[in-house]
Amino acid sequence: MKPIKKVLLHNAVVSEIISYIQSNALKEGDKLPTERNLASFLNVSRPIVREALKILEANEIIKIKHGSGIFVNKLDPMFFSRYLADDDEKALLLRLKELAESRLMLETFAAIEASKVATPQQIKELYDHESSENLNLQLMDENDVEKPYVNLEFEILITKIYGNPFLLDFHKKINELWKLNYTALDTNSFSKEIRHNDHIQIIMAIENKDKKAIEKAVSSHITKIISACTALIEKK
Amino acid sequence: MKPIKKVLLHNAVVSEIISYIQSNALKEGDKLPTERNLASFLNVSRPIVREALKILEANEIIKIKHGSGIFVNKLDPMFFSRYLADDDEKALLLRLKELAESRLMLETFAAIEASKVATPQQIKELYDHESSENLNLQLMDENDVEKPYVNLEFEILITKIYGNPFLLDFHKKINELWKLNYTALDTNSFSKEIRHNDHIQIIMAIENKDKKAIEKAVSSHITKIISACTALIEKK
DNA sequence: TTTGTAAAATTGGTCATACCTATTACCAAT
DNA sequence: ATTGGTAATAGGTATGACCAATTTTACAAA
Repeated sequence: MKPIKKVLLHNAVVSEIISYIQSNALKEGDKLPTERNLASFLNVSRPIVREALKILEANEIIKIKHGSGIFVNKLDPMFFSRYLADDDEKALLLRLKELAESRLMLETFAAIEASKVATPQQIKELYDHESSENLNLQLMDENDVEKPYVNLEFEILITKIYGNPFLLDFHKKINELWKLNYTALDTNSFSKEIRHNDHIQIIMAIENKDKKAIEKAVSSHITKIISACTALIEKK
Repeated sequence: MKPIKKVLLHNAVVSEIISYIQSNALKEGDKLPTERNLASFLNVSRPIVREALKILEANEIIKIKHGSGIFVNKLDPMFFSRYLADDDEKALLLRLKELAESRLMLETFAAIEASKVATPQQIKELYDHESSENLNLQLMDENDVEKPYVNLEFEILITKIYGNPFLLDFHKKINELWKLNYTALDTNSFSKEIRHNDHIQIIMAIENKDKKAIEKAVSSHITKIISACTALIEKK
């Protein structure tokens, strides 16, 4: 037996409206059907449509104007990319490489800035997180072996220490896309030991406030990933 | 006469729930009152509460579980500071500073990567664009003098040479926000001559594929802006 | 007493309808 | 042509009923 998919209606409506915008190529300022019409078209109640619209508005996809109508905002390509599931494999790999380069840029910068402001307590938290993560991995290894492991908590922690909310959002966006596209790579190319060691190197460099060492450590960590992507792309 | 403030109920409810979380110091996993109770406490209808909850869920502040309840997510305190700092001037300047740091990171990285792949033709286009821009500015000076000048075409050109579509989108996003928030700064602190000269320095560094020089040139250009923001913030 | 299971209470999900309020457009009066 | 009011449109809010998932309770069996 397979698990029964349970789709909440307001989420379904969100998807429907997004594909409506895409398939009709609506641009900034274009108007959507009225709440009542949407409810009628989609065969759901108006409160459900309104909940979906609130979600879309919170994601800055639309702008609701009382008495006037529902309007499409300037589209954020990064948001929509989440819904592009029809890419071929090569395109996915290219995208993953772009993301890896973005990670290289962001994580290097964040680590350097974090090293300038990090308190001893925060450094300790990085070490703690890494060792507990490593322990969990050791245990996981024995049970479910082939589960692809994607955990970007460590990198996020560093960006949080840096403390730029705008870039933290950006980092989360990258990670979200990363996890989605990661399945394109057959397997994690690196052992958990290498990964753990890389992280320790990065923490030490941050602790020493050594810009060169940070650049080297982050670069070494991510370059492996970029190379893996490149190699896979070449083979296609 | 001042415009009459019109607060939509669901937005008011969002604020109320956020301050409820804060004042009760709720942590990850803590439970909120039921929809019906929230509606009763706040004296609004249940659909309104649900709309507010959808907004909060879209912002990853809460997690709604059917049949179980409404739970507080693991939340970074940064969201709240951003959410509550609506439109006072100091918040704007902080935001601008965050953006400036983002620009520093991105434009440095893009310029370095661009220098690795740029063709002589592309370098020439950079020079051409800059000199024609400079010419336009000379002419503009005579007519509308005090129009705040915000043009980020030059920076975008470099990112285009780099060629990472994902980061190009990100760059456009930054510029868009930059233009929106720039009005918080009373005036452009730098003469057009300084700006032009900065750009020439950057192009030359790219032409020479000199990483150090690129870092220095971009940093010098943007550091002026960051300092200006910081200075203005201190004065508040 | 302990434990397994089924009923009941709790809680979020959805619907239908009625009415309020802001915008816009149109038309009449000046 | 401008002004000002009015009606049509479209989003905002309220109520109450019922559905569905989850948790709790109660009770019977071991």
